[in-house]
Amino acid sequence: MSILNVADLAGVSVATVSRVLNGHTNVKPETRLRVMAAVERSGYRINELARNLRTAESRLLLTMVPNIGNPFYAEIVRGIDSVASQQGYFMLLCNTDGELGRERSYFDMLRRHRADGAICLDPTAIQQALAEESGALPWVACCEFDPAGGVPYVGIDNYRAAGEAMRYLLSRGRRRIALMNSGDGYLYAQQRQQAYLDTLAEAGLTPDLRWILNLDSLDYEAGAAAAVALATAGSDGPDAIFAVSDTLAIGVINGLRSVGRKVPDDVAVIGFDDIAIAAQIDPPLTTVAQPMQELGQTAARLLLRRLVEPAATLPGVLLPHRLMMRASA
Amino acid sequence: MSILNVADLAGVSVATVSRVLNGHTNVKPETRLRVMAAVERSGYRINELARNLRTAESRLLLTMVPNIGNPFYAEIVRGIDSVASQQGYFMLLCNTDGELGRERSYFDMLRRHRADGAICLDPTAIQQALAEESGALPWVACCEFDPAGGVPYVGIDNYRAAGEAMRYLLSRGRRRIALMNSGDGYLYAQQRQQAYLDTLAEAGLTPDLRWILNLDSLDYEAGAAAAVALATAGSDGPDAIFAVSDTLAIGVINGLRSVGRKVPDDVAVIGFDDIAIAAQIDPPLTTVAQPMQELGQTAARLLLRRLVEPAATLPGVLLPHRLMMRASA
DNA sequence: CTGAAAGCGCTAACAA
DNA sequence: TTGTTAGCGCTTTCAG
Repeated sequence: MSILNVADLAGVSVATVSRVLNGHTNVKPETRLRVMAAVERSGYRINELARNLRTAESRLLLTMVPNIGNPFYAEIVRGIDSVASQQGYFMLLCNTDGELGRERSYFDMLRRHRADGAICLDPTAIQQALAEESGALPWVACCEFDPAGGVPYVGIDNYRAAGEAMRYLLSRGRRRIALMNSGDGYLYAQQRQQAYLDTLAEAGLTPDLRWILNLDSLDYEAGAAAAVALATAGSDGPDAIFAVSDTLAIGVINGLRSVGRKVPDDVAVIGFDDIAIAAQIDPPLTTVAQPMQELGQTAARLLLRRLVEPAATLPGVLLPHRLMMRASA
Repeated sequence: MSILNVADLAGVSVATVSRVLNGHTNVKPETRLRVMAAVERSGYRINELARNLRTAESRLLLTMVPNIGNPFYAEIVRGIDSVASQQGYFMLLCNTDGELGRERSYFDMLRRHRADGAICLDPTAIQQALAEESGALPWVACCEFDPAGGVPYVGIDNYRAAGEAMRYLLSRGRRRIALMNSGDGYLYAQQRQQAYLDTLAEAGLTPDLRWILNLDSLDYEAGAAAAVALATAGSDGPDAIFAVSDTLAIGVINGLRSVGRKVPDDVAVIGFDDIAIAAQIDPPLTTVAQPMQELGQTAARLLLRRLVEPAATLPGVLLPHRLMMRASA
């Protein structure tokens, strides 16, 4: 059942069927009706494989994400999907899960025409892309990016946001502040750590090196375990913990509770992202909100624009964050 | 830069290049080397658009999900993605978000050859598929399914699982049990509600109709709001709440706390799914665990098998659930 | 073991 | 306004 059958059925040529199918206007209304009737009658469906080859586009957008199970990324993906589908594109989701090999050559999917463009949230992939000089490929960076890389990006000002979080903690009288960071493969991890260090220095404080933790996981469990270790080690524990992710922060609160520490009385906890669960737990999590959906939407719009005008130089855009003061700090 | 260029470069025909590219064995080693060198030298990448048309397969699996922002679905999607990618397939993610029109004709994507097969987690889509007699199409149902529909599926025994949850509540002395359900468009909602009703009846209890709630959202906020309403309405509130989703249950706990009710002392709360956060909150959530990753993996394997042998009649598979007794009930 | 050539189903010149 | 026709880049008989 191909376009040829429909053409025969309608008594026209394949070109005319194609025109009708694609909504071209230069078709006599009467002919259009006849074609549409033939399509209807035959139950014909266009073969997008053929169309894709002919038009040399897949109308697929590749999204590379470290872990779709993390609510932060899930929300961003929703944002991407909403604008993509609205523009007639579909989303190819690639969950790298930090597994080497899985993220190995996703950019090759662009070269192999499997996707028309890509949105990359994965730092490893970004580094690889930059290293490979995939700069000419149609992709944009989201959350993780290299401002100097020449690749369009959207994210937030991590340095400033983390500084605000830190100053908030200081303003509440906290002085013994620990940083619970993720692996430094992440740009945001580096920037937030720098802000942590600088803010402390500005306040005339010297950070205890044992309080700067680099976990290589954002899981609740990782945060909980680290918090237990932090709270039970040595004599004087920290009086505040700045976690670079809400998932970590929630784990931290759980861990502290398990060893009898009160939040925020004994230890204040501040998170990052403002995922939906943050407002639900006890105590409600004070955190730095990122506009997750908008991050995804903006990334998708940038990419789509790049596809339309490949020559245009797209801006790097920084979206506003917001300190959400709740009860945990 | 097409296969023809590579052929010229290697001094062979396109057929030979194709053979090498596809790992056919009937190529002289020496020739193979020459072709591989040419590929290397030219930076050639195969055009999958062309290959797809020729082989009449997209190697894409469509996944229809109500809301990827819900951790339950996100985990299942991870499961799907892990086996799909392992088998050389990629995942087209479609987030229906309950938006009509978005879920309208996803099955058409199969007919249009945009995907080779589909995994459907969305009840609306399933109903539509069944109604449309899409039975011949290569798709499988996951979590939501019609046992009599003739479509391969994987899920759990919702009736039995919900019954266990209810009996657990009863065994703890709870008698005034409310059901916080989602919209009845979901099979699981119907089955769990039936189990709720039956278990109560077996115990000689008559449910208070005002305690059977049908929310049309699984959001934390929806659960919180409903719990507040439940707890503050009338004189004698329920002494237990069975929520059909952990997200709802977590919202419930938050809502109860906001009006001064203690969990589990005043009101026991039991959830469903066992998403990662369930073990982290205070009190840790008692819930019915579903094997989320495995649900996704099984769905993907069923589908892949169906693609390989279209004629095979695949089984409906029910995976085991497990009651996770924690502190909330 | 290799090559010639047909053709997957569609779109878009170009011609009429 | 419509039709004819040449490919898009690949895989795969079929011959040699």
